[in-house]
Amino acid sequence: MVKEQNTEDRIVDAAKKVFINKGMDGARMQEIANEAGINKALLHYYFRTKNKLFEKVFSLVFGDVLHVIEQAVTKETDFEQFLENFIRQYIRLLKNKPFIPQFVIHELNRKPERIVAQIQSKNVIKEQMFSIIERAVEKKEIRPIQPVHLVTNILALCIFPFVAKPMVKGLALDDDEKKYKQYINERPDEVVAFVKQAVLLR
Amino acid sequence: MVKEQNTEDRIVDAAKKVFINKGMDGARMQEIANEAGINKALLHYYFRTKNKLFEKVFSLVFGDVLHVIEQAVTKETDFEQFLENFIRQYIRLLKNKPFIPQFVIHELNRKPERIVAQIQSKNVIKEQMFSIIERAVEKKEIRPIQPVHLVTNILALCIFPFVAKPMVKGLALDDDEKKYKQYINERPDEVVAFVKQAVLLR
DNA sequence: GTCTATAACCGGATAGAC
DNA sequence: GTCTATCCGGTTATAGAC
Repeated sequence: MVKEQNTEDRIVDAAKKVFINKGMDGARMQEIANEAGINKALLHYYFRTKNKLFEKVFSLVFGDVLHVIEQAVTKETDFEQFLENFIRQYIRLLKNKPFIPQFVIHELNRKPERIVAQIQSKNVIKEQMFSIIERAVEKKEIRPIQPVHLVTNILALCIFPFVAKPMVKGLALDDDEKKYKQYINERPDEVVAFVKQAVLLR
Repeated sequence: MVKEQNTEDRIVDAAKKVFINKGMDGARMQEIANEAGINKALLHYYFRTKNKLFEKVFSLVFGDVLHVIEQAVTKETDFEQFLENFIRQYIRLLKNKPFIPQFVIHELNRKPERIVAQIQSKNVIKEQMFSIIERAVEKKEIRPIQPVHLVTNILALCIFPFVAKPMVKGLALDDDEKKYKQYINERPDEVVAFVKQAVLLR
């Protein structure tokens, strides 16, 4: 977005790119330096260790994820509108940054304590989503379902096609990139329809 | 399962354990050797390089995954039975080996070409699943839906709670292991009900 | 086949000049 | 702030005795 960046930002951007694609263990400081157009020593000058640089990147990325979800959540309180908006917005985001979920999931599994350190805005999001669902159940707009399950179902349907891309593409779509693109384009309608059918009372 | 194992099998078992938990990049030959109760040199005697050992492990694990799915698929041809069996069997399996999907997904993303090398039984599974679904659509047992979407929806609903455990537990369940266990126990009924609602024509 | 010892290498981190 | 050169620990891989 920005043209002229200071060194620190260039490093962070480069680090994001490399860490997201290779993970903490697979990433190389040399590669990050190359990506940023500087040399290794300078990385250490700005962020003393690889680990510190990684933590910085992870908290930024995870913060973004939470922020986007929060945005999508706090817009609507009507259930059907919320469902539509959330699913479409979230999948659109994933189309632009398809490697983020795999990165976040992998690094959270590697070090699950991380989640605790990161949970500031968590409760806002959780309470908001849960209350939308609970209200919809009370109003008999949807069948009785526990909020945790509905939320994870929705996230699963949105995220899985991206994290499991090689499997979906290889096992079901003849390893054909065009078919995969097409499939991804169909997902928003498909997921919205699927969830609505599953929970809306008609 | 077996008590007395030869060295090669002990190595492979140890390697599975370590690679599945740490991934290719995070795993250490020393740790595998310790786990197998031998020394590093012997690893190289049996499998010349770390990479060769990893490839062996990956193809075994991925083969198992495909095999289990194949089993679940080829049992029933009636749609509703297939749905029930598949979901319940698959989640039961994941409860026993919760780290497999994250491992497979991560390593496939690291090297997507892998999938091509591994696709022997692929088509049997795919054709079988797809034809069960297509027949159900024709018979008006379920609403019209593309097989790819239904299959990925089902897999997503089964797998996601395991690969995203830290997120589900941390963001939605107060980071409480008991609540997570409880949540996982509810999944089979929840997923079966969700999918049936979503597709069955009543 | 299995071990100990060690070579060879790689990658994160530091020293020090500019 | 940025660079080149270098160190040093850890990890894969090999040599060679048993």
